[in-house]
Amino acid sequence: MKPGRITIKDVAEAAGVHYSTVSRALNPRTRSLVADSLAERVEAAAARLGYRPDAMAASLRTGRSRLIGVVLPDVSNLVFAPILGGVEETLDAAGYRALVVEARSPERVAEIARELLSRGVDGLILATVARDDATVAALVAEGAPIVLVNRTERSGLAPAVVSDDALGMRLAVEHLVRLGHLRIGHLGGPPSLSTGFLRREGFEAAMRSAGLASAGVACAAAYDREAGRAAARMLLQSASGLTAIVAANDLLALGAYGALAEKGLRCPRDVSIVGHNDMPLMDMVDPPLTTVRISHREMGREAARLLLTRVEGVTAEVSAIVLAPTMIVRGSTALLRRR
Amino acid sequence: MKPGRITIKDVAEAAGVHYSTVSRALNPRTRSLVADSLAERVEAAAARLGYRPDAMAASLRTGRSRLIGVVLPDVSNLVFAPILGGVEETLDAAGYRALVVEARSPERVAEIARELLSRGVDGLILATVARDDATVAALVAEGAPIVLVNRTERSGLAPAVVSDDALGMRLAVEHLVRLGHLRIGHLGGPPSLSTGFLRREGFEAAMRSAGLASAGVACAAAYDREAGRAAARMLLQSASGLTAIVAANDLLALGAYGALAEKGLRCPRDVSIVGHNDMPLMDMVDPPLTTVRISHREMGREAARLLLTRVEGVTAEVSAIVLAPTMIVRGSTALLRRR
DNA sequence: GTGAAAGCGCTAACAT
DNA sequence: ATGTTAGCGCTTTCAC
Repeated sequence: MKPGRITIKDVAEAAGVHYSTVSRALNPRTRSLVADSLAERVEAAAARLGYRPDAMAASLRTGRSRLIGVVLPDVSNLVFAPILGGVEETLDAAGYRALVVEARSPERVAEIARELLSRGVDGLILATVARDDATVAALVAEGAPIVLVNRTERSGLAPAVVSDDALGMRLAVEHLVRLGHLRIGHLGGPPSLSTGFLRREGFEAAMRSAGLASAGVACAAAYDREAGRAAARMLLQSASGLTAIVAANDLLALGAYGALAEKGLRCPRDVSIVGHNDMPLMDMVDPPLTTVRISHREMGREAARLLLTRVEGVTAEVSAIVLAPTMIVRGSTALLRRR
Repeated sequence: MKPGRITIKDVAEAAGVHYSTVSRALNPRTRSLVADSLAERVEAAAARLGYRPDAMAASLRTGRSRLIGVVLPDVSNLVFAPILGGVEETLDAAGYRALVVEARSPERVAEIARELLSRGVDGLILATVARDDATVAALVAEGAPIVLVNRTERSGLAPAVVSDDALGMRLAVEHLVRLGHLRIGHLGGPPSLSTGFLRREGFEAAMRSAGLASAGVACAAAYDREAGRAAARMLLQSASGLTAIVAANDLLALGAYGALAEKGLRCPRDVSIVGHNDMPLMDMVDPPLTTVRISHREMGREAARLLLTRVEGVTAEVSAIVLAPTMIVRGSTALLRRR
């Protein structure tokens, strides 16, 4: 970078060999081609001069950067932050680095993906896709190695690592049924996202399996407390006699706490609530939230692992990795009181 | 990257000009050097062929990558995630990208920083430094543009963006004094980190200003609930008659909730607690936590802004940016009851 | 086993 | 206003 940069040529001069030999000696993969004694001499010279290889120059030559682009809706989000952690952990162990971008709006994703590719990333992890998302098809068509995480896209063109939403909803519904609840409603997420859509479908399927009719569904416009509160208000209004709510997300469940309070209802005394995700601190809220736990960190790890195998050329025909969630019972659900 | 990559030369051929002209036409900074009509022709050809510039090749040539390395202790941490968000936001607006690394152990930081430099980053943001951290001096000596965030390092060799810890503690102590508390203890963070050290000092200074003697101090080994609980146990044991605790961090405060419960004490009835940071969801825990709010996102923004001015050559002699925290009063603090 | 040379895709003098 | 040319620092043939 700066004028005084030590290059492979400086090392070559110091060691009294040709610079191509330095390259060979310093690269673990080609080191065997060079005499041991020479290799040591080169390494000594490199260390003495404080030589730092220029990864970009190497990438330009080899066409591989060991860089992975990671596009998230929001890095400070309690569900995406752990995903990023898992991704980073796995990439790190494989000698890769993450180029992280917040796609503050969904429309930017395609443009961001292209920019990252233009920056030379070897592959892309997208946590941002909507159920209908043309950018996935476009990227796949361009031959870019890509893996989706947390959210899937309808076409199935790109492999995805997700939680088993249907199972999650079944766990939630069965838990409530076991507590005696019959009038159960669903506080859904945005139907444009696979999680919102599939959890709603999962809820309805689970209710049918239990021989119950859904007491009502209201979908929030976003996965946040405010939208959750608004949707919960509607749900409470429309679904009379409701005794339990299965939310598509913990933040929505927290919003429902607020909506309940507004109506003078108490959780779990009057209405039981089940969340989804088990975000950090869900054991500390009041009441502690019963929820369906997803290991987001593990999801991130799996996504990185999957992408890496593709990047390294293995064309494993995995189209999805579906992780099993577990039920975490806390204080927001209780036995149905006889009225 | 892949064989079929479209380069500047393909565009040149399609537009019937020399490839250096294409470079000029496509680069906003040099576009004025080229005839308008030609520039348009080149742009059309580039668009038609789907040309994507190779940022790495450009970086190799110019010595600037528009990449910034960001090293954090933990990306899924509720305080560092928003910092990263702020950093990313500012970098994005300036056309930069973040290369994000989790330094799972402090010893790795130096090595990681060197690797990032070797990857060609234009600068480094470190959120990981300890109060005594030789790597800062080493990096500064190497001439690497670096900015610290959230935590400072003793020598002051590198500019830092931090919260005003002394002010934060004063706000906390004054709030408790106003509520009538006299026997106030401090639940400190690791003294090896500037936040732990300075908040403790700040607490003691604030108590002196208030004309009060500290009721005791216990430092946690880490910023997490378990360490907070353990330290709070010790504090409760040693400081008799304690009616309020100022914690160095929200997680420690939450740990103290647990320690209090173990002894059959209630917050805020028996002991008031003040946290620090105002992490997400602190309004939802039980009791809602009174705390000193730091805008971590803003901290991240400022850090990126500061680094960018340095990277772009402005040698502004800013040695620190200190952000003012604010007091957020909730339910974990109450008027001292007369016994 | 080592040296020579080409070239990855681009920018920036330097010519014209 | 445009073309020519020389690299940026590295890897990888190809010779010897």
